[in-house]
Amino acid sequence: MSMSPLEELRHSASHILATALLRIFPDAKLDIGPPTDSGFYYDVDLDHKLTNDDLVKLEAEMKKVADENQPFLRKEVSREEAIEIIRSRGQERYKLGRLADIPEGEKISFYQNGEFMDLCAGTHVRYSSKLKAFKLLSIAGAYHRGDEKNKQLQRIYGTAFPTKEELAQHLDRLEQAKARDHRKLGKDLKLFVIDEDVGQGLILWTPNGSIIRQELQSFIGEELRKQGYSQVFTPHIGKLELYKTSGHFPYYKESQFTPVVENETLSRIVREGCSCAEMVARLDAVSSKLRQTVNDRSGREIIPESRVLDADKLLDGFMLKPMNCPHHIKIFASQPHSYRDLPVRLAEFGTVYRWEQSGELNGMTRVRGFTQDDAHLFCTEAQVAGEVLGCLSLVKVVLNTLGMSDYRVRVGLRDPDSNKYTGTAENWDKAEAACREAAKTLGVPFTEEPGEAAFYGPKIDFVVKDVIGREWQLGTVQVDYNLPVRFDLSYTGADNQAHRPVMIHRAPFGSMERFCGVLIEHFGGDFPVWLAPEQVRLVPISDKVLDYGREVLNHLKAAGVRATLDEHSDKMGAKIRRAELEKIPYTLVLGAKEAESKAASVRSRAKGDEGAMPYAVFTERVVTEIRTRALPAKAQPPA
RNA sequence: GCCCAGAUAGCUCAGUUGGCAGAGCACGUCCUUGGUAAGGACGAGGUCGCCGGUUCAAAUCCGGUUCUGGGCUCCA
Repeated sequence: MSMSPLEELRHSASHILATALLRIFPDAKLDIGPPTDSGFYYDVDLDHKLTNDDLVKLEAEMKKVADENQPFLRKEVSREEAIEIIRSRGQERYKLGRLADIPEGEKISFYQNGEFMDLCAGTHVRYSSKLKAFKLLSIAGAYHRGDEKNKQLQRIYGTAFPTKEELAQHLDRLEQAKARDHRKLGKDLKLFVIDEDVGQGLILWTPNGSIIRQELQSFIGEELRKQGYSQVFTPHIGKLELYKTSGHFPYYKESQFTPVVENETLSRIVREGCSCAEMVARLDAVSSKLRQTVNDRSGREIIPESRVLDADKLLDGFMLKPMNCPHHIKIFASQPHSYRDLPVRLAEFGTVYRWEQSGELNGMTRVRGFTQDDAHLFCTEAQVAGEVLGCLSLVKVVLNTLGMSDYRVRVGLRDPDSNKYTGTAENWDKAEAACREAAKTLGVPFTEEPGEAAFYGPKIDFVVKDVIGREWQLGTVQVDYNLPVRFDLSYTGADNQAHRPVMIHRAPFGSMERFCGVLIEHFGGDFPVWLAPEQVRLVPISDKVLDYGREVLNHLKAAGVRATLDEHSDKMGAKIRRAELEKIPYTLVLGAKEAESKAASVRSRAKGDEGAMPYAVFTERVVTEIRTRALPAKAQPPA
């Protein structure tokens, strides 16, 4: 096993952490301690609950271990000897299992530094004194082997660098990242709020944030018109049976809001003495007719006999929609279609609701209610490749317009060992091939990842990282041979026969919430002028030029520019400072000189003081910048 | 959902061994009318997340709960 020098250093740091840990807590049971992208961790089973004070103590002890200048010694042993070493050190609880993971025939090695010895493939630095710059960062819970059925261990995170300077830089970067965090900027710039009385994971878009969202929606709307989409609107709820037909319920039941059962039915079954368990079973069940229909169409036993209940026992309710597709499918199915009509492209900013686990919620990037810039394309099989390409180019237009180039593309394929997918193997192969081919045309590197497909088809995802390195899926294009079958969709072909259309699901932003969250961090709050909630701030130097200020304000407003006049009685410097903190792209300073010549002194976010120009000229410039959706100029480095 | 840590004014935060609730910024009024990142004075603003317990007395101690943060698990 080869490691980069940095990984080697961090891996050694985790051994030194374990050494220190066992000195302070001799009864700790160790699991594993690998390096990570930005540091290292060690998982440990310990009755004592580690606190931040313990981190300080551990760090001090690690320093001692490093100063002892212990050599790291490799020792290769037989499996029997390995078991003996682990036993003699009282570490059999996890280490024997880790030993068992090593395939027969592969070398088994331990590394020893000082009194500590750990089962480890290596490699390591030669002496513990190499460890000069490290810091323990946090304590977290982590399930043994990442399985929530296993015991939760305590994970100690830390980081290490070759030099103190690099460590300091890293910690400084973490600090700077915090300043760009969309949750902080969202509060500072008044873009959105989450109110605990409304509910966790439910975004309230404030006026400023709503402007950004509205601009993004108009932008995408323009592109959709160019590409021949039709706009539709559908409600936020739909009957449970709809999702039983689509297969979303009860398959994804645990990540959906509980169905809404209307009052009279609820009172009736309560009077009948229906238990909760029975009610759940009755909600989950299907009629024999639905079962037969779905199974017949799929040509497979998708719904088992055991889910069938007598019609009078069935309960229907309404679901908050977890996806928009069934609604769009019903619009498509409401009319007969000829091959000449295809592709039909139905687009909607559709709001969906998913019951995400509470611990997973995160600002705007992981929420329980969100609006997808969704569309469903119904096309012939021959059109699939071309339509997928069209969707991908749309995603690229979006990302290019916003200057987002730091993303990766993931082609999500089915996991051959799982049975969670619906549809035939043949269709899956075709869909996966189409996605793979389309991805190749993108001109950016992509990875194929088995197990990342949706349950109804493969997909191409655009994944970006947030300021602290967490990955988020934004734009997505998904090919679906399955739902057209489930809903028995058809069109009439040139041969006058009924044919099955193929569906493509796509969302260039993904969701407005997540996209805006990532966008806030991407721009660090310094939005391009077309997105900025306030585009121009007018700063009159004194009350004497307020009337002139109003004249300029009206001119800008008439040109469609979002501008305000700062009428506070503060000094000009204070007004400028306020505008800077609010990250407004342009500030116009207006004094007696400007009033005389119908001018404005322009101060831009990027360049600072640009001097005076006629306000009509400035207005023209801003309007052009807005219309062309120009990206912000890079701020000039301090002279 | 699980582990750990938090929650005090609109924001950022201080608050000692349990003893009258604090600062800066923001906000309001007044003075000031100015030339590119903070002019001054005064004022208003709080059920210390919520519920319960211990106590003569709780922001402070204990239990529960809600929400937030960092992870883990999950993410159609």
